[in-house]
Amino acid sequence: MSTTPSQRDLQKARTRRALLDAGLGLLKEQSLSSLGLREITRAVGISPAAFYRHFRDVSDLGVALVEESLGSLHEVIRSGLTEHTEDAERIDHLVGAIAAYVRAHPEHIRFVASERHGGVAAVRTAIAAELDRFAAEVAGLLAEDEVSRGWSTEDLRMLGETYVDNMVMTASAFLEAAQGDGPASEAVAHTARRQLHLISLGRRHWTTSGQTSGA
Amino acid sequence: MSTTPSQRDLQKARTRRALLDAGLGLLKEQSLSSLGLREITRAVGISPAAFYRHFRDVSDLGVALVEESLGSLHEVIRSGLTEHTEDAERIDHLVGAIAAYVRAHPEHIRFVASERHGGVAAVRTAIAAELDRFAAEVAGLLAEDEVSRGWSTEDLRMLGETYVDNMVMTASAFLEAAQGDGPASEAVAHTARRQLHLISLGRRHWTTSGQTSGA
DNA sequence: GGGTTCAGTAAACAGTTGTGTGCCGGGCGC
DNA sequence: GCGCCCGGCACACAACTGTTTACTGAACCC
Repeated sequence: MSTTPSQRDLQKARTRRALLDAGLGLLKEQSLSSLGLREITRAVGISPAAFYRHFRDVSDLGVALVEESLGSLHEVIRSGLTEHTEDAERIDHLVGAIAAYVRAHPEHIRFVASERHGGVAAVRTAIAAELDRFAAEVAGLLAEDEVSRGWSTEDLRMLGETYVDNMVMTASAFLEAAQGDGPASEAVAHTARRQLHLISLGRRHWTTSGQTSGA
Repeated sequence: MSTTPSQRDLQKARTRRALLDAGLGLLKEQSLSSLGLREITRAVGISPAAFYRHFRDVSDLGVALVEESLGSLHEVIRSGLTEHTEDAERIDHLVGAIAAYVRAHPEHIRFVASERHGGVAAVRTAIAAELDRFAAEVAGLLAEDEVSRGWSTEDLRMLGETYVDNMVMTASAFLEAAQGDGPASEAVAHTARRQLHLISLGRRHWTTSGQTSGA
């Protein structure tokens, strides 16, 4: 199947990585729509024209960063939700996992948080699609709990979105804590746990019939 | 007290408005950190140098936009929470109020959503401060419900933050709906109502003693 | 070993940017 | 009515931007 990595492809992949890393690094202090192509190549140490060998655009590089940033998170969440079934344990584990992920990949999280509603349409779309997948995945996992018996897929979907939104906000709050703004890391974790607990309580008392009036 | 508006101050205020409006308009398609000073003055029809008579920076203009965007929202929320006390009614009213606000001031909402985690530190800080005030305000209003009897101020605060986060997400979802991306407006409203109901249910069954382990 | 492929180069292109200077001219206070 | 105030202007500055062009040279395939 997969033939030799071919030393030339290897070098290409290496500078591609360098471009991605440099871009991500520069995004600590600005947003994607103001990130310059020359700025990136300068940081890497290659000529501006060489950029086009790897990406068509800066926003193209941005889209590539989305996958990279969110890809490895799926497994984290999956394990966070399946390893425990008891509420309190599960919440502790999940919040801890998010904190660990933020600590391990702060720039990726910052990138997603900034560009989720940022100025580059293609990137916004890519992030929205990825978060949608997360919501569906979470909904699927939560559907297996006994508590979810009889829930409509629509309600499960709503629950998944609530979880995902909450997780993104929490991750972003951890980030701010890590860099000194806002409340400290433990305070963020404390709040996040209580918020998840609140949702979890609501879930347990959810009645499956329609609760609110129609559109 | 307030002396005459002094026709000259009046003209100054008028071009200041024009600058703010032009800036806000241009932010539909990009983010603040890439918004150029010349771009703004060009849209208004004045010379670049004239910009400095009103703002020191583009980010200075951004900070001014924050107040403007979020200032008028306080009253909306206050009335949305106080006019009804019954859960379902209150939720309907609140979601409706958010939808109306987004329809009335779409650019302002887009601005806040983009720049909340955007690249300009001063603006980020200003938005965070304003949203903090919202959370405190919501917490204060919810404290008056019978359901909140015995809640610690810390828990109330957490509840307020949950509400505010949810409202921001909802507003942003309405915005995407209005411009064709994502689900339609009624679907957003439907999801938002169910999410608020979920939180409301959790609130009703919240037990005042510590639920989760320490930090 | 010879020809081809291709990541990276250097240079030039026409625009753009933020900021500083000096100056005008109409509303203002006296 | 005179003189100051001050919002706005024109112009110049150096620095920067994205993109194209023709090129080099090393790894590649046969």
